[in-house]
Amino acid sequence: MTMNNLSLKIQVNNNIFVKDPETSSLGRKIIQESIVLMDEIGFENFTFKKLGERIGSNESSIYRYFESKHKLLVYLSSWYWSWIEYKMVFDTNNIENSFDKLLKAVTIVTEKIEDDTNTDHINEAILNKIIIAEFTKSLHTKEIDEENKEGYFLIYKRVINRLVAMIETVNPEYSFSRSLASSIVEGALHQHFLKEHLKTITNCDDMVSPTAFYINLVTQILKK
Amino acid sequence: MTMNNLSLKIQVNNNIFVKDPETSSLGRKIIQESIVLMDEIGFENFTFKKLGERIGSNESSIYRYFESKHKLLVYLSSWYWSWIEYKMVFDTNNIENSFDKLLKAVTIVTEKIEDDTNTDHINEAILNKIIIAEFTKSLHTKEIDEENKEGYFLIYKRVINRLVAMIETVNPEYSFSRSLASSIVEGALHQHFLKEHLKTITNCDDMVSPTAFYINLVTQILKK
DNA sequence: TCATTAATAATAGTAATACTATTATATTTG
DNA sequence: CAAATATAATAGTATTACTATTATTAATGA
Repeated sequence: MTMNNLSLKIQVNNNIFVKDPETSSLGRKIIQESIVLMDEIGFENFTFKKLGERIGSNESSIYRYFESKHKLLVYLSSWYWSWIEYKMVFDTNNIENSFDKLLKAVTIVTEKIEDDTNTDHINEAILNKIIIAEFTKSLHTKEIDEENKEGYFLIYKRVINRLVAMIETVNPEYSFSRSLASSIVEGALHQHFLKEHLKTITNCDDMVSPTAFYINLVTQILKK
Repeated sequence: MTMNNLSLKIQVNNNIFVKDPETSSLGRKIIQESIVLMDEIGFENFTFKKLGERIGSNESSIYRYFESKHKLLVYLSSWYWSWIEYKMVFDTNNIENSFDKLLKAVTIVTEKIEDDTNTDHINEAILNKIIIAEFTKSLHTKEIDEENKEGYFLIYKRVINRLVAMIETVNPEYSFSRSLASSIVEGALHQHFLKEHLKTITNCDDMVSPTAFYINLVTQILKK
């Protein structure tokens, strides 16, 4: 199975978009360039007008795909976590030892991402930078409870629940598997952020990765 | 020393505001009501116009205190972390055992906050809710590096560095004291958020507090 | 292949946002 | 009580985050 089948694996909730961007070349261009532009200027300064100019298309055409830039961010995040989930399942599949399996999964959710050349229009390395900088904003809105009910964050929660299951296999007595899993996923993004911007309050740098911190943490927490 | 001297202790960086809100009754009303309004409608929907209406004052008058709502959020955050720092120093001061001291400090940065009746115009319980919901947005902007240079986040970093010092006293061999401290402070806010909005990916609820999770974690990580 | 349908682009318009500037009116202080 | 300072009122601007309408282009299927 090649990674090109990934697009089949990546199922983003239908009500996040007005029209599925994967079904047209304009749609794919919107995704591709929104990642580049949002990385360049940040979520706050990003507008559909600027994106339209960038891709030689009209603002109004972009609105036929996404209701708002918030929903675009939710879409990009879902795509990202779906891709992570796929990697996690695929790369841990043949690991027998449950502890090694967990360490591999922790590595996948905490490591810096390189571009996956198997997906043509999406640059995962840049998408990873967006997730580090902006993902938290997709959750921290007044609409979270309705959007959560609509299933906007299902894939993110599924990634965390896969980690939870692995933690529980390794140590069924540990009482905080859910909090541990969610704090690893969120915390790794935060450590990557600090490493770039607030270097004095993290040990992570070019030599020490957030992965090293979390591998050490998980190992100590779950040993019996 | 009564807690009323707290206002002397709480030193927010001068260039966060245009005019110090503590120096006038309008300024104090801006702070007091911005906390209530931001909690009610969220940072995105919050405007100086709405705040002006709420306090029976004019939009333009608020601009004489703060350049933007972003700077107001930075101010409120600094005030909060300053208050936390004060509590942390005050409440751990007479604890001799370094491990107990650390546990007390961890408790202070992870627990749910009740209103401190010693500060009249600021409701810390509501401010704590704002920090849980919005603090991350004060950091996640394209301007973070310049603002960090200007000292906007000094107090936050100082709180974390106080934790770092305590961690190092308890276990000087542990290699990730900075990452541990920053992930406790940020992670606790996140667990409080999940407890309210994404309950399935946290163990925290009305019975189990984020504090319990972090006390358990710190205890296991630092034991030799 | 040509007619129909669907997709995209262009244009215009709206209410709200995030401000700045100016002037008028209170309030404080020396 | 005059001068200085703070606040309020008003107006105005560029941008944002959209919606609506119409025109143009491309795709499809009978």
